[in-house]
Amino acid sequence: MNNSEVARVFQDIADLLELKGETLFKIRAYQKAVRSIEQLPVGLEQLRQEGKLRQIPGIGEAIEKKIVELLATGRLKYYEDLRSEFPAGIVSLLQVPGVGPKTAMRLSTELGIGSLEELEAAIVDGRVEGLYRLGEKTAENILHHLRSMRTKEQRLPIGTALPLAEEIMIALQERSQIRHLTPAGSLRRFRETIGDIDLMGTADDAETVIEAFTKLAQVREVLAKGSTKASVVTHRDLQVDLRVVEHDAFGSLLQYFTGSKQHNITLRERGQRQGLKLSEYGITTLQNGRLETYATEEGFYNRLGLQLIPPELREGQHEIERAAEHSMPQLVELSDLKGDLHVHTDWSDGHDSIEAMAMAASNLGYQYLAVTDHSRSLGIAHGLNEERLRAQMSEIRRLNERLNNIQILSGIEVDIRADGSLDFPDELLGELDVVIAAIHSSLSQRQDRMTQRVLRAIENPNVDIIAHPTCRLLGQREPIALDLEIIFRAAAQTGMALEINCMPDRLDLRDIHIFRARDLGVRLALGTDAHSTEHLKYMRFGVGIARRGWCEAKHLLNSMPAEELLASLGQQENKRI
DNA sequence: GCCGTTTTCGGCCCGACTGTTTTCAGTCG
Repeated sequence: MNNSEVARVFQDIADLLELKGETLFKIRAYQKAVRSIEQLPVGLEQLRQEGKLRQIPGIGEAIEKKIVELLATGRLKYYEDLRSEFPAGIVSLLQVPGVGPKTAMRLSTELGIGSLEELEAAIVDGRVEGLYRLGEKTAENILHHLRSMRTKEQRLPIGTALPLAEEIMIALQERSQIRHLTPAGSLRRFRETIGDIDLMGTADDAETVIEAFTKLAQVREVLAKGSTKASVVTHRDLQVDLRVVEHDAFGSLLQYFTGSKQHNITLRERGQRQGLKLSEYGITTLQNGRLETYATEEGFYNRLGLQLIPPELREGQHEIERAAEHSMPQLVELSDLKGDLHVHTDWSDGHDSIEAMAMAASNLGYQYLAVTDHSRSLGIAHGLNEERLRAQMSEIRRLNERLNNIQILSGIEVDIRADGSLDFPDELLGELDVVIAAIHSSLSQRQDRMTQRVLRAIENPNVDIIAHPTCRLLGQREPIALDLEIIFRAAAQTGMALEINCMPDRLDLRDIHIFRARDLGVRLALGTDAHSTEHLKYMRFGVGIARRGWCEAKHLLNSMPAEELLASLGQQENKRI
């Protein structure tokens, strides 16, 4: 059983315990375990073997035992017994916003409802209103949520949500006197997918700001509108919430709405031990009941004896301990990067010329750009054969003589074939500055074969970077079956760099894998995989995800100046010979 | 069920809204 399957079981257990009316604290314990397991950078099985399950936040004796049973047998007696106490399908009712455990139980026991379809029919028939504490309005509300669940898109990739949020923010700034406007929530934490957009700001006259917000061209429907906050739905079916607050309390409010939920809970537990009550309004000293407000998040964290924690790290794992020790990492910033290590040109399936790409990279302030077009196997991408690759290398030499502001590195994105061999002979690869190897075909191989395939590429001294290691496409294609722990250890040993692919629908490696790889000493490389000059801007997505993996500039090849980078790549080659 | 700058037992995050009620349960973020 993998981590997400185990998490799923505990989520079910938490839901069932809610239905059962168990004490809230027991339920929360399971919910906390679920969140922790979902964030884990390593497999539970490995942690079990190392005897480290209890080091996971929220995993104690009882849950550890259950994990061990699940890993060993794929089943859990406690779970099966619990499930048998309830009619099938009742848990599915909890998905509907507005339906909690009490309502779900009532629907099930009194009306025999066990599915969303039956629930809808029962509301339409008028059987739901009239149940204890359930009136007409509640029934209507549930029906509304039930129906919009079907049409509403799932979470949006950050590559779609962030530009949309920025568009709205710019429009709002043009049309109102809002200040300190900033995203909160998962967007600010830079999660790879976003449920809805939270925006926050301050203003002298909140009402006119709210008015302007609800009248923006992007707004399709106004869900709610008050004097300090409003919720709208955009034309892309995305919900956007705006809160306008007093400047004095902006810091604590932003902190509160940035989350994550688990981070805030852990923070408040800590506050409690210090005799402090934390809320979105500020910090209250319990002894005298005095409330202090905070205009900045830094002041808020400092009051708790903590360093400011970057939003990307606020997931309720170990960031608070680190902030208490004053050993927060100095996370990588876009401005630390000196070049892009993965781009395509019109020599293969890119849109723009080498020169156009180089000029665009120079305008971004880069010192170098690695041109890495596809190799011959990838016919669909017009991959280069040996002859055309040599012609491209000559072209790049000519351009480098002419261009002053940027150095173009000759490279290739060479295909890793089904058997792990590469698409070009070693001597040709040896002539290039940067060799990226990647899988593009035979994606359904079994795990051991796939892992051997990538290992073979990792052991090739001519390869510098493995691109998009898991080949996943967010919401479209599952990752290939790869034993990442083996891959990471091999990469750490050989000095092979792994890519953080910055394309918003790839983001591959993903956050928790970046965390693990970096922890094991694997070198990482940011590559936009740009197929046009516009795509070079995707770098910020990779930086955001790298920050979630606790990356500092020193962990990324791109932070090196060109000369150092080339020397370093050469050295690693020697290490593997 | 978890956990410890006070604890190995006795606590456990905080506030807001809604609708159904006559004082608050249920749900959400």
